[in-house]
Amino acid sequence: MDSDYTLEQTPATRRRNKVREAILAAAERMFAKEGESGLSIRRLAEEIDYSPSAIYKYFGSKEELLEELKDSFFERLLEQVDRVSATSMNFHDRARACVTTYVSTATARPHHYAAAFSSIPTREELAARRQLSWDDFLATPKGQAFKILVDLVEEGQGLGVFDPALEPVKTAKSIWASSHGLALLMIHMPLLPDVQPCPTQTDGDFVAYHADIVMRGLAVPADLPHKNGTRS
Amino acid sequence: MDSDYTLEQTPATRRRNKVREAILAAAERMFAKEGESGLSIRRLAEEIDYSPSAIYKYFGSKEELLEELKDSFFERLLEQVDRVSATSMNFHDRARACVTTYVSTATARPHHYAAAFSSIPTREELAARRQLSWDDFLATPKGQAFKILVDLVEEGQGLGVFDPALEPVKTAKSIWASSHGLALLMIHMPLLPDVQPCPTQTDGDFVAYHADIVMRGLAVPADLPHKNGTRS
DNA sequence: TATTTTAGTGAACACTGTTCACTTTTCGAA
DNA sequence: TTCGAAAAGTGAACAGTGTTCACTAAAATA
Repeated sequence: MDSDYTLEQTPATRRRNKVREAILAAAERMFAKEGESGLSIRRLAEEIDYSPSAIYKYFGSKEELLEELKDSFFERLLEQVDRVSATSMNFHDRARACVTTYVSTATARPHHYAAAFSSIPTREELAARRQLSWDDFLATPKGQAFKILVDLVEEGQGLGVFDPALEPVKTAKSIWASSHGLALLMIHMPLLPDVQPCPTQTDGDFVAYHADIVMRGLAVPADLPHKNGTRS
Repeated sequence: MDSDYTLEQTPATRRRNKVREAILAAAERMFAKEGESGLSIRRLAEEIDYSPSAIYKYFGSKEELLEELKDSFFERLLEQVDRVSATSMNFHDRARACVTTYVSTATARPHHYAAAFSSIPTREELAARRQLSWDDFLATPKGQAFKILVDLVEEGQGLGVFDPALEPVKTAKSIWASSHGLALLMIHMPLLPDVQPCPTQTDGDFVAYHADIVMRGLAVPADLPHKNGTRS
């Protein structure tokens, strides 16, 4: 019933969507280049030859517009990781690829990724959102990305390559933190890797290096027997 | 020679420093509570009963003032970690404590820590700063914090508890990324740990959990001999 | 065709950081 | 102590921001 309406849109709504997309496209362009501070409603309006107040017929506020940019970016990011996680690679490579894909996609649009994690909730907001359930979280793009990690940990434990003593949810959060941190470190301190004495190294190399260390942290400890294996 | 001058300051400069400190104190208070957006020069001036233009006799710009807030925070952060790294704890506990201290200090002042990593350099800035040498970086607070990690890795390798195949500098960056990521994740998504089905867990517990996984990632691999051991 | 809804505008409001001519205060040397 | 210079502090203004609202023009509907 809804798709009927959206398929045969009236020219009015089609025009409207076109303008809306034009706004988003221009906003995307400006934001990707100059970030949140470089995206001004007035400059944006000038860019698409509209008056500033016209923007408010399509978006309730600048924050709302930004929210849409960030959300659609994070959905693309989730898509990338999801695609990799469904690959037929062997487990180790697949797990590492999830991390490297996440970091690469994040650093490819630094302003987007940083902005997606830029809000610091106040105590009141925190108290209000405390009602959000686990299931509500899993419905969000960030929740889905998180779920991929939880599944990955559980799969690794099932295969006997990850320590069975690890709690999947906590461990997924640990992996996320490590990936998140590398992405933001590369975004905010991009010349940190180049500053070291080995100039031949590229960014991608280090991401793989980091992903490898992260995965090694989840392995079955040396003083524990492997699954079905015996200790020397 | 310098301390002589600072000890017998003329009343003029002492007064000046007092005003300067008052500005910083008010700015610190406002920034800690409401972040960068909540700190306005005009409100700040009103807070200390001065005119907005008076601020500019003490700080060249708002950004310069903010820079001072961030820098002094990061120096405090560095102090904390430095103190812990010089403890007489055994190596494992000390290494973990470095990470947990870093994360706890960071999350204790969320706006400060986030702001300390908020700038995204443009391509031009990046080309300009590329001249900065490794030694220049080590002179900065961030560089010193980084150095602590490099030393820690090398110490662990010397003790035979960290994989000798690891490159200390790259590995230090990996540890930093993991710690950085957890700090920012806790700052920007503070209810992520509580949302999971085990409500008894506190933030501090998870930081330790994460620090443990990070350290495990640096251990000598299971299929490698320990120090002075032989390979099968 | 008449009416109502929608698209779009321009002027205004309340902010912001910043500058600058200007006054007042303070300090050091004659 | 007095005088001139330097420093401290101010108010008004500039350019910019997000946002609102009464208003017009155009399109959709009856």
